Amino acid sequence: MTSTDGSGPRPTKQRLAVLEALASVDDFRSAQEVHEILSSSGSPVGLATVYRTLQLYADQGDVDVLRREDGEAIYRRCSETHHHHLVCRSCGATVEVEGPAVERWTTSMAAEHGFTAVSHTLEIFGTCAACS
Amino acid sequence: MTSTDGSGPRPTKQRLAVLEALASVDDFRSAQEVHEILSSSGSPVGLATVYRTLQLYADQGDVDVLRREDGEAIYRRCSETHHHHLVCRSCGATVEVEGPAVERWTTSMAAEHGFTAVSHTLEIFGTCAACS
DNA sequence: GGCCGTTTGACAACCATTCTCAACTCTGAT
DNA sequence: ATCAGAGTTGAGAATGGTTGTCAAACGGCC
Ligand SMILES: [Zn+2]
Ligand SMILES: [Zn+2]
Ligand SMILES: [Zn+2]
Ligand SMILES: [Zn+2]
Repeated sequence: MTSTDGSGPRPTKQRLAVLEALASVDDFRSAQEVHEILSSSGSPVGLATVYRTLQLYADQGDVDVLRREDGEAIYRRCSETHHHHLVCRSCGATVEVEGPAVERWTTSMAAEHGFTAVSHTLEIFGTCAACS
Repeated sequence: MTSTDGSGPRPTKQRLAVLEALASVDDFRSAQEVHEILSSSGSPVGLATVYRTLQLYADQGDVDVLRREDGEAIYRRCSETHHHHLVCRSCGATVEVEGPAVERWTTSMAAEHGFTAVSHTLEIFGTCAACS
C-alpha cells in the first residue's frame, strides 16, 4: 500500500519471490544470500534483479537495511512501525525493539542544535542467550 | 593507552600524517579523501597505507568509523569518551552528543532479551542550521 | 656498520554493487 | 486477437572501494 494509482511497480513473479525468500528467514540477509535462497528453492531470480528489487522495497520502506561490519548491505522484512534491532553477532538472531524515550531524545537533541529533517539509526549488537 | 609495552605499532611519519590530516578537518572523511588531503598538503602517503592506518586507529578506538549511505567507510578523530553523532546530510558538519539515558536503555534492552557482550551504534542525520 | 622485524607503496586481485542492452512481459487500446 | 509502448528481466561487462602481494625502505639494536 505504498501507492494507490495504477502506475506503481508491478508485483511480478520475481519481486514476490524475493519478498517470500526474505519472509522465509527471520534475520538479516545480504542480496547474494537472498539470491542463493531463491536459486536453491527452485525459483531462481537474476542477481541484478535481486539487487534492484531489494533496493526498491527498501526505498518504499517495506524492508529494513543495515550494514555488516565489512559494509555489505543486509535486508530484513520487519514490522511496519518504526523500531530498532537487537542483533546477535554470532548467529544473526534479530529482535525488534522500540523505545519512545530514545525517539524523543534524538528529536530534542537535533532541535537543540538546529538540525531539521531528522532521521536516525540505532542498532544494538551482542551475543544472544543461545550463543553465549 | 592501548598498549604499554614497547612492541606496539610505531608512530611513523605516515601514521602521524594521517592523524594530522584527520585533525585538520572537523567532519567524517573517507580513506580516499584523507589520501587526497595528504597528497595536496605536500606529504603524500600511499593509499594502501592510509587504509591500513585508518583501520589500525579504528581498532584502537582512536578514530570513529561510520558508513555513508553507499557503504563507503568514513573516519573522524573524536573525543575519547563514548558518544554519538549528529551529522548534516548536506555539508557533513558533525556534532558529538551524549545521552546517558540512551546508554541505559540499550543495556537494559539487551539484558531483557538475554544478550551479553553488548555494543551499539546510534547516529542522527539531518540538515544543519547553515544548510537549511 | 650489519642484522632483523616492521612498515611502506605500486600494483594486482577481490568482490559487492551498478550499468548496459537486447529479449521478454505485461497492459490497454484498437 | 493484435499491436504498440512502457515496464521488467538477466547475462555479462564495468565500476569502485577495499584488501592482498611482495620487494624495497626504514628503524632500533648489537
Ligand atoms: Zn526492522
Ligand atoms: Zn528510532
Ligand atoms: Zn565520534
Ligand atoms: Zn552510546
